[in-house]
Amino acid sequence: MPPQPRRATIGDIARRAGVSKGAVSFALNDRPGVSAETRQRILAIAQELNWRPNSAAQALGQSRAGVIGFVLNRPARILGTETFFPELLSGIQLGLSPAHTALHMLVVSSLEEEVETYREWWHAHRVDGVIVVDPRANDPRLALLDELGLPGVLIGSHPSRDTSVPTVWVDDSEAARTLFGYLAALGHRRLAHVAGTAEFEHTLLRSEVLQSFVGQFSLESATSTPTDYSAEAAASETRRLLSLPERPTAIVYDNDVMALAGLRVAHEMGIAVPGSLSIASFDDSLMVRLVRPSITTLTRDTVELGEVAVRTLLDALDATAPVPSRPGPAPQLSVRESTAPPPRA
Amino acid sequence: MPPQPRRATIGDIARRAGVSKGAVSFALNDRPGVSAETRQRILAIAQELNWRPNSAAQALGQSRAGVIGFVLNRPARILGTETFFPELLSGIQLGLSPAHTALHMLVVSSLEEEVETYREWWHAHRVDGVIVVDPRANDPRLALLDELGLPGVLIGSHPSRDTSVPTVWVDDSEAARTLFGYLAALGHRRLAHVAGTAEFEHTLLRSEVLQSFVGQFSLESATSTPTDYSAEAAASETRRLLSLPERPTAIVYDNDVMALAGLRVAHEMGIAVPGSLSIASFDDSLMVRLVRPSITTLTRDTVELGEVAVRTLLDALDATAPVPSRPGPAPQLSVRESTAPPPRA
DNA sequence: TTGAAGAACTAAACCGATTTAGTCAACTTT
DNA sequence: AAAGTTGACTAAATCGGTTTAGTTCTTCAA
Repeated sequence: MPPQPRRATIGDIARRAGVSKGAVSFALNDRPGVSAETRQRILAIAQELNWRPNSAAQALGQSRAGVIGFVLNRPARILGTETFFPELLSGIQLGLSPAHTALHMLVVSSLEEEVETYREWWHAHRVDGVIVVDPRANDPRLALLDELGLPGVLIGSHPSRDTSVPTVWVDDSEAARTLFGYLAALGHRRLAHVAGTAEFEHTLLRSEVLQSFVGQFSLESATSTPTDYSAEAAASETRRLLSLPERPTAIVYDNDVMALAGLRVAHEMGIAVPGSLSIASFDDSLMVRLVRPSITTLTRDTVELGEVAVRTLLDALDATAPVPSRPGPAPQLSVRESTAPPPRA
Repeated sequence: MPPQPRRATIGDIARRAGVSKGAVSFALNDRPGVSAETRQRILAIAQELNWRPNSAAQALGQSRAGVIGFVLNRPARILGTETFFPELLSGIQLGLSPAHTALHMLVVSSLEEEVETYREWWHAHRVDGVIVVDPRANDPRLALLDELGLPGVLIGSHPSRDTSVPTVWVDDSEAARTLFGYLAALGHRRLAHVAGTAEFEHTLLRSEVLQSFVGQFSLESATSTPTDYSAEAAASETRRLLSLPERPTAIVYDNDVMALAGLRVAHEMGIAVPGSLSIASFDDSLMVRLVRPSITTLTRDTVELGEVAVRTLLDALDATAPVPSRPGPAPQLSVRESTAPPPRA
């Protein structure tokens, strides 16, 4: 092991420049209190010694940590299968780069762990603020952020209420109305919805919209079935649906993986898509555009969503007054090859 | 904004317990120097005050930061399209969770930025170690880690040489031999390889293997074309290949997105897969299993790879002697519906 | 009964930055 | 020319832990 270089400190710079540590701090932070020449001299020495601020020392001194936090409460194994998460992360990073801020992230497996993590991060002054996803009813996390005074942004489905945490929201009801409405307009009267887990707000919202359409469009059937988002669950639910005497003429899936699994089952059962069955997904991805038939989806710019969330958080860090909630990018219906009018009876 | 609670410090605990800060520190860290009763009393008070250590203060005191770093030098926008990255991240998090260590991550857009980031992190004592991906010839990053004495692990294609940085390696030549060899064994004599960017080591290794097979299996044609990993590039290259007078009977793609794009082009041109054309990919993913025909791939457990890398890094942090390189999980050939013997001439 | 050893603790230094209070000289003002 | 102002700087406190060098008290052996 080669000899390790010593980290240069402002003390080293001060000694070399023949000034006090305070003067060095003023010079490096562009604050008044040193002459132009001295400032120049100090900056030159700092450069020469290859000095970088010690963030631990800075954080200890009550100033900004230069880090935002992101806790994800999901089984770590499935991160790779979902499209949402890496895209959101891309957006977060895009928003962070110009601010020269790093991301501190942790995957946990329970709400309690998530709450505990925020508490620890706040105590340790490890992060300046956090991004919170997957809102819940009476969310304990928002109460905690309020209690601690830890800045945060929530990514959710409606502007935040009874919390000072601003939300970047995408109207999931509206999105669901767009997608189900399009299928109803095509003439479909037997719709099925292969949903995700019921604990998430958007799952509920989508199911509610579908039920509200029953009367409005005089649907013959309209069922939402919760699943665990897996391809297997989607496949078996699709087999069940397509084996019904009065099988649905359109199935909508809550994510892209399930839609692909459903498409495969339709083929396996010899049911033509979109001839005999229309398929659509609430999640877009590169994959569902590349398969045959390509799948009609709601295209949401998740990257943009992450970017807006970060910008909102950074604003909140600078602001003295609470920052208002903001709408995120609106989902667009991308009609592709997997949807068509239902077959004539 | 509600009144913010004050962070409890060991000073607060000391005052309540009527002891010194030192005693509290001993008690909380399970070190000798306090009696069992006093320790109990201190722990009780710490719990009551909801105390958590301030990581900034701990890091400042030369001890462990409890964080490892990961810098990704990729366009942030594409993170969401690749399978490799979120899977690796899943594995990293899986390895990190039991150690109660957080991940500090940053996306940059150049090698210089990446190097600078390591330097800053080291200076700031922000991370205890780093995970480095995408090895290059004469990699300046490894030299830097050696120079700084910053612990790191490299994820690469062979055990590390002339650096003390241990590697978790997956033998890419062997993997390429397996995949190209299987196609040759099926009887294919005109192979094409739609590759990624040439700057990555594994791209070169794969092309070399293909060339070495020309003589060994008396191939009629064997071309590797570099691309930018995009679906568009793969589609147009596939169109070109399939328009040749003597078109290849098998095409191998460097990732799953390109394989899917190629499959779509084959269909668009009315070329049956696997009847007239075999298709395979070096990257597996849930998606290529769900499409029709499902695609033959090399299945690499990227999640496991990330986990092994983290464990190696954590070992290196604890160890006094250099930690040896370790092989990662070996890729397995997953034969699916997209490959078959070539059509009879 | 004296001395040594050990346990249980305290006081204070330390890590590297920021920040406040204060010093000193030069310059302005009337 | 005395008073006030400003600029350039220093010394020292501070953040919250860890760690080292003592100090005090108890206990046990010779």
